[in-house]
Order: sequence, then structure tokens, then C-alpha cells
Amino acid sequence: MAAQHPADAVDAILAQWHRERPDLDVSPMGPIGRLRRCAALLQRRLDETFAAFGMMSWEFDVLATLRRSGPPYCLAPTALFSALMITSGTMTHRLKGLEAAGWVARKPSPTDARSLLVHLTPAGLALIDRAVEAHVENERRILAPLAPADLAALDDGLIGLLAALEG
Amino acid sequence: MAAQHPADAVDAILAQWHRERPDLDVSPMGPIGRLRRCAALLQRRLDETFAAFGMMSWEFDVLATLRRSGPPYCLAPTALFSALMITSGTMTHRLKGLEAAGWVARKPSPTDARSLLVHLTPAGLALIDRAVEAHVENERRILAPLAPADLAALDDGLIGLLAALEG
DNA sequence: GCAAATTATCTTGATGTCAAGACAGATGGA
DNA sequence: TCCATCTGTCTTGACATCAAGATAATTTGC
Repeated sequence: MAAQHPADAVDAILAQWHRERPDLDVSPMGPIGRLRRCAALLQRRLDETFAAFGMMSWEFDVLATLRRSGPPYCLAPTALFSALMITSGTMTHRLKGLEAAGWVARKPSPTDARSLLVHLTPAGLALIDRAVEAHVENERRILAPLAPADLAALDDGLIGLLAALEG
Repeated sequence: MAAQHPADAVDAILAQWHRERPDLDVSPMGPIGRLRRCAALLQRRLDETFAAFGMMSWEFDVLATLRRSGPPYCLAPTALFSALMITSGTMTHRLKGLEAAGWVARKPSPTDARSLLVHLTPAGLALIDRAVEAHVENERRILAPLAPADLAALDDGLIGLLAALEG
């Protein structure tokens, strides 16, 4: 039953539950708790790089979605908020801010008068192209302590979990 | 280079970046993107169970932290917001809501007049004891599609990543 | 064609969160 | 002892987010 690794914050929580509720098998809390804690700590690390470019995480997300869609870097709001897993109201608010910053612009859709297509401005394109370089480099630094084989094993596990969650 | 698994949403993003920025090695986006997407989807699944008990996720978190601390189920606000990785102002707001719901109560600390110790009420204790049972059962259902060996490998990978992020 | 249903976007109101600062109480050095 | 500093909690103001609904345009069925 001895842990094969130095006890982390999640191990401490599991030990508390085991003491207080020995009738419960709380083992699922291990992977799920660690996943959530990793995600929270990761967000902070990623935010540091975004801040260096004067961006919030959500601003990066929208600009990156437009950028990777390819020329002419133009998507309908529906495509954006679906891809980003947020509501339409949140998207409206985000676009307002991005337009005020001069990183995106909106123009009427030629095919659907309800739709205002969102596209990157030259400034937005230049910014996201620089920011994404720093972002992947930051991600590489974060993952550097893991051995390649361990990272591959982690990715495999996440592929399986993601399939279970998407299904 | 062929993927060893059905392409998921993150694979599609990697393919877009590869097409648009072939100069960049975006491979770190794979595990990190999947981790973040898993965390977002997971949150929704967990929220369903909390909602069945009339709770929000953050309410469960506070009550669970008090519960697993053991009798007398009483902690200072500082201990709570440190454990939950939130600010003191957010904690004040959360406690106000939990006290209004009748799940926690506050009493002056006998040793520090600045501190108002937070403790579970009998109603709060009964609620969290039922809710945590449903919660771990829900977590077990979520992880059920994964083979035990795959789950263990995932947990190992997360242990390593968490160590890298905490260090 | 035309009315009904659907779709795309935006608005409104409520809420959870944080950063920064206010303030009372505790602690420690001269 | 007593003042300066530190600590624990709460308040304030700003903001990102969502759910629900409003509005306008498109599509569908007859």
C-alpha cells in the first residue's frame, strides 16, 4: 500500500478521506483530483506568457482559433463559441473587447445578413503569430521535466480519458 | 506518423497548426490541450451530481474540505482558502452563501480575536456525507470505460506532471 | 408565396472571481 | 512597555461568465 512516489497534495486529501470515511473507496479521486489540480496550476503558468503579450487567456484563445483556421482568418461567431465551449453571450462580450483592442474587426456576412463575420486585423495576426511561438515554447518548458516515455504514456492516458468524456 | 487512435478534437487543432505554422513544433499542445479539455468536460460531469444535491461545485468543495478535516469539522478561513487555491475575498463571499444556506456557521476563535472559525452545521455534515458518496460513485462511473492498467498509467503520468507543476 | 419553425446574434440580470486596499488584532524588538 | 510591523479577514470595484430571453433573418412545409 506504500506510495511509489513522494506524497503530493492529492495523496494528503485521499488519506484524509480514508481516515474519515473508511467505508468509502475514494480511489477515483486520485486521478481526477490530480487532473483538476494540474489544470489549475497549468492555467497559471500559461497565463504568465499571455500576460507578457498584454493578453488574457481568453483573448489568446479567440485569436488562436482564428489564426489556425487559415486565411482569410475569418469565422462566424457561432463557429468561434462552439469551438471554445462558451456561450454566445460570452462570445459577444469577448468580441467587443477584442475589437476595442484592434485585434479583430467585424463585417457583414455576404451570405447571411444575421451574421457579422469576425476576422483578424493585421495587428491581431502579427500579435497571435508572435504569442503562439512563445506559448508553445512555454508549454515545452513546462513539460521538460517529464521523460519522453512518461509524457507519451500520459498523453495516451489522456487520449483514452478524453474519448470516454466526449462519447 | 499515423495516429494510433481515432482523431479527437485536439488532433484536429494540431493538424490546423501544422498546416498554418509548419515552422513550429506544436507537439506540446497535444498533452496540454487534452488535459485542459478533459478538465473542462469533467467539470460538467461533476456538476451534474452536485446539482442533484442542490449544490454548486464551489459549495461542495468548501463543505468537503471541512468534512475531511475530521471532527470538530472546523477550520479558519485562511486554512480553507489556502487549501482551495482561491483568494481571501472569494472565501468571504463563499462563506456568506454557505452560512445563509445553513450549512456552515461561524464563531469567534478562542485564541485569535481576528478569526471567525468556520464549522459545519449538522445539516451541512449530513449533506456533505451523502453528497460525497454520490460524488465518488459518479467519478467511478466516469472512469469506468478505462481499463485498470490504462487508468494506473494515466495516474502515474499525472503524478509526474503534478510534481513538475508544484515544484 | 406565406406562415411557422429554426437559426444567429445580442441584451439583460445575476453571480463567482480576483486584485487591491482597509482595518483590527497579534507579535516582536528596543 | 510601547511602537512598528505583520497577519487574518473583510470590503470595494471591476470583470468574465452564464442562463434566459429578445430580435432579426433564414429555411421549411404546405
